[in-house]
Amino acid sequence: MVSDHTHSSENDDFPQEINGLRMTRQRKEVYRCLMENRVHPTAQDVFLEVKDKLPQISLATVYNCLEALTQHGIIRQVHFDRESCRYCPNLLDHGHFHDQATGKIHDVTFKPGVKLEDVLDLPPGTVVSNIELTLRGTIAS
Amino acid sequence: MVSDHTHSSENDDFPQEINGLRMTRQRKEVYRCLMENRVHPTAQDVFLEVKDKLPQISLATVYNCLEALTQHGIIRQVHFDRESCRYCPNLLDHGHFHDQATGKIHDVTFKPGVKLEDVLDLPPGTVVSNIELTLRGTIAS
DNA sequence: AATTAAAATAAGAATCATTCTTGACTGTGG
DNA sequence: CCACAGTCAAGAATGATTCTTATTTTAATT
Repeated sequence: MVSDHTHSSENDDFPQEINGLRMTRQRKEVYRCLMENRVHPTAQDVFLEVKDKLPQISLATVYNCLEALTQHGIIRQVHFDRESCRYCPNLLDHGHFHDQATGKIHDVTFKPGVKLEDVLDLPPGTVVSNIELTLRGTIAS
Repeated sequence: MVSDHTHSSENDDFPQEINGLRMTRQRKEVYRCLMENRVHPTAQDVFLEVKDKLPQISLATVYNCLEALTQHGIIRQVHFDRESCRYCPNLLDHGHFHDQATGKIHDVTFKPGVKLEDVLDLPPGTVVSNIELTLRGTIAS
């Protein structure tokens, strides 16, 4: 019962535009995938999931969407070594913990009141525009 | 064709073995490159520099050496997004700041007494085996 | 509704860092 | 001397990502 795709009538929870980026069908589905699952998927993961809704979508388009969303500050990339990029819709200051036992990635926040830059020895005048913090390990039961 | 392993006479500041890894000519030169320059070079960078000393060396061998040194805890990889891996012989706890104006990468240490895990909200039982902290920005003059 | 220009897309080719494969070489020990 | 294990050089293969091109969609306008 998935109906016509010509008009925007089908359950449009999304605005037409976010941060100046026009939200096309493809971009909406890609963004929805990130928001609903929160599993830090790779482009490939997103591609496979979004294909259920948009069977003709191409991997390149998924990359384009992810890039566009990233450029407009709607999502962020997450990197673990040189593995495939992962994507995260959580825009708050946080890092990522990769549980090597389960393979899952968890958001890691700072303790209240802590600003990462406050605990670092940065040369005077340093202006930090971007921080990426990644941890690996396990969680003892 | 690859010449002497046999005569250890040429300025051998290096032990024959580090952390159980036999230090061949190639591995010595790769390691020396990292230790002497401290510029966080990529494999390609190392390759170009080491070729002066060992004209026969191949890029694959440089990768092999860097991998072997990394596996034996002698050096560490440094990642910026999905750019080429960089390598760092500084084994102390530290992060890396990429100055976007100069392109240079600087080691960043924590303020005295600060342990990164102390400022993070980690689930109980979390055992962190590896941390990577990367910053980007500029240094105002 | 038709027209048009700009933006977005699909498909597949190209790129580039890295890894893999293969055959040759080195050093060691029997 | 001979076989073995480790290392190496060279180039092929891989895989994530980007690029290219032609097509389609969109928004604005008539």
